[in-house]
Amino acid sequence: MPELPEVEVVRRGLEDHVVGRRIVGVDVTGVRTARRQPGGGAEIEDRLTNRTVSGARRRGKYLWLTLDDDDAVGADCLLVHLGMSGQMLVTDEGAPPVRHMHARALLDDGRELRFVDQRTFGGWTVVPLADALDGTGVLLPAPAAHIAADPFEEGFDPLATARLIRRRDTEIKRLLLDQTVVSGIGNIYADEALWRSGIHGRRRAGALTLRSVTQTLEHARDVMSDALVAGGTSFDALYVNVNGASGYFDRSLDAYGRTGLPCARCGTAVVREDFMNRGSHFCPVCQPAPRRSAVGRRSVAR
DNA sequence: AATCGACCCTGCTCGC
DNA sequence: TGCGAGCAGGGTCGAT
Repeated sequence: MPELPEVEVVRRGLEDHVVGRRIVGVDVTGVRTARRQPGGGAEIEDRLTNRTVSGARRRGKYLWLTLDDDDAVGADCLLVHLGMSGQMLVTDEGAPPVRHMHARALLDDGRELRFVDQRTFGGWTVVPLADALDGTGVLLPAPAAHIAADPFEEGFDPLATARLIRRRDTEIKRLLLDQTVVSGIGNIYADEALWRSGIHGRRRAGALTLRSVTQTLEHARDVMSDALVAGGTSFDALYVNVNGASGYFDRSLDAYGRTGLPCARCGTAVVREDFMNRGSHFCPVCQPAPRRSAVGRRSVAR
């Protein structure tokens, strides 16, 4: 479920409610949640217990908590990826257990940080911090060191990223979703950025102008920024809830999920097409398909 | 080396 | 009402 704006909402919630707290107990029950940890859930429990959360950081869709003021290369952090359905919830002491809860950390103020994840694509790992491979000088959890800067970062350069994209030999949408090219963009905001740009996601990157690719990246940044503004308003003081994402920004979407509905620019029905085991939503008039591209099923009704 | 499809999960909605 | 098909905002991995 979460793309960059949703993850940022979660990060802010953690910053407000978890940073500064000491972890007094940890219980990791989800095997899949801990699948990236060589020692499994037990290792996560060991390495988190009695640590103090010193910061809540994010790059793209990757989220991590720094521990014990050790914000340096080699220091442990708790890397969290929400996957498709992960939630980081902060509950009061004694809150009832919920379905799909796979991990929780008891905090020294009596509250509980919970990881709830229906589809179990998300996970927790305790890993060392490392230098980002892109040379930005940013510290990242080692397994995420290969991730590119996201469009909200100071060091993000739309023009340089566009140049990189144009050198690649594949479809533009694939590259927008490639976290090593630009991070944070998922299926929704890729579709939205392409709609704003008037570009079909299956156009080959090399066939696009530098200007149009640069603008697409700027559109991606803008649409995620709009979503973040909307998401901030629905943020509850106590609960760090990713689910809010579906409720607030839906109304502002121009392409994603609008199969069969009129394009806001020209009125043509938005089309959904299979793409990378998912769906792409686009206006067939504003975003003309590349030639020889009759691959993939189309549907007008949802 | 780069590209691309298959795969990993659970649950909900929709049409028959 | 029951049931299967289709769909869901993530990343990783192996084959080519």
